[in-house]
Amino acid sequence: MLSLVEENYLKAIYHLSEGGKEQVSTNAIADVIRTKPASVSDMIQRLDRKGVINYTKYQGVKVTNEGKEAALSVIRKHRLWEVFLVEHLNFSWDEVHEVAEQLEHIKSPLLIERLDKFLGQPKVDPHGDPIPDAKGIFRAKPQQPLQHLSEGSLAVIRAVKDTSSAFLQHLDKLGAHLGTQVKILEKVEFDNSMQIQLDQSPPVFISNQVAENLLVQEK
Amino acid sequence: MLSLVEENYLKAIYHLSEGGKEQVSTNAIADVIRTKPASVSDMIQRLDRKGVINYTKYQGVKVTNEGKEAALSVIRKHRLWEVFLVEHLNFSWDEVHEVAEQLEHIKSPLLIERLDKFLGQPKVDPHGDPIPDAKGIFRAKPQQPLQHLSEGSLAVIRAVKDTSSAFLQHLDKLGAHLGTQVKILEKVEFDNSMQIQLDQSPPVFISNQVAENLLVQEK
DNA sequence: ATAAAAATTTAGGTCAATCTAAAAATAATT
DNA sequence: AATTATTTTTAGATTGACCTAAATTTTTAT
Repeated sequence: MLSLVEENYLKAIYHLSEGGKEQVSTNAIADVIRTKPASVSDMIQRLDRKGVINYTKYQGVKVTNEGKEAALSVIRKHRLWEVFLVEHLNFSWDEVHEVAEQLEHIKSPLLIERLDKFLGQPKVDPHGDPIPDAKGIFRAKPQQPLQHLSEGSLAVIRAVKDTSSAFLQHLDKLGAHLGTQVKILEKVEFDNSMQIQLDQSPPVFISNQVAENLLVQEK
Repeated sequence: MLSLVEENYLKAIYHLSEGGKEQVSTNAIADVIRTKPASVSDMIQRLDRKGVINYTKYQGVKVTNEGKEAALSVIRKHRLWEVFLVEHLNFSWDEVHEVAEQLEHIKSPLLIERLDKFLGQPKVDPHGDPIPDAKGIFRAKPQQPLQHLSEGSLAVIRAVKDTSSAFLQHLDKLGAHLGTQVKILEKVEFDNSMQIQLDQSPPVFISNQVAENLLVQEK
């Protein structure tokens, strides 16, 4: 049984290792958890003892199968609650994160099973991230940062990488939502910004940062 | 800002003082919280420093106005979540307590405001307990233990005092729910049990304990 | 290949929340 | 009223989750 804090560490480690990297470093963890490397050092030794990660001194950590299962269970809960907040309590996609961070730690298998059913077993959360099923299985849709596409490409927004309020509110202003169609009209070499068209709206410029954080599926 | 544990102590103290008693004793708190009196002694000194209770050594504690507000906010959340679980996630009234004990500590005024609206601003929870509004105001319906009524009385079940699964499941078997009409057919002096009729069902005997925990409104 | 820089770990400390054992205060009983 | 019993508090320890400062290891750069 993991404590709330341990769950947060494990989730962070899992997310850091999602990017393909096998070994996750102490500093990287300290960064996401917003804590000191010394504290992380402490904690990863505890998580190692609990069997959810493998830790070798100075070499970073790797999530075990047991750890992956636990991490996915927390992620599943987080994303299901986000769906609930947006679809039933009228939250906007930039308001859900902090609350879901709390709700994800509620321990009740029955609750999650029932919530899942109530929501109609959704497959993605309001940011387009896939929701693992009860067994931790999920299918990641083929998607890439808008930045990677070339001039003239046509794509559909499927997810966002950054889920900060600032970014999401900016997208709202632009009219960029999940399912919105994007056409790349022009790529500016100078600063990697680009001019795009969202659905039938007039063309707009977006910065490199925005394009990096918009995950799209090419048509 | 109170910690989860502090909230639980405060809630317990508030509930203990609801029964009219001004001063709540260390042992009584230890009993409900299932902790040792020494730990309670520690904690009530902390809660006193935080201003939510007034503590005088060896004399017990009393909830302050500020404390009452905080306690009612937790109770409001607990009861709103119970309504949600029963009305939308198909929980039965004997399954909600433990989950609501966790959900009541989620901190998000927006969440509670929206949940309240979603649920249609309910006035009572699945056990008949009144739900305080955002300002902590609630109206307790006039009700008394069934045990207090005399032979021949007619009443309606409005709430339950005990909310343990064991008790609630027993009530389910008897067919006793909120809103069920009760007629007292006979009171047995020997053991304080009684024979009652629930709605149009055949008469049944109930023990003194059951009658003490059924809160009714006389007709 | 060595020195400097960066990352990581250890040592030692703090705070919240608990505990046990012992001391002190209050209440009950003869 | 004095003694006994009960309740409450204090003292001292423990565990989880953090911190700072110092030591160690690894990496990078000269």
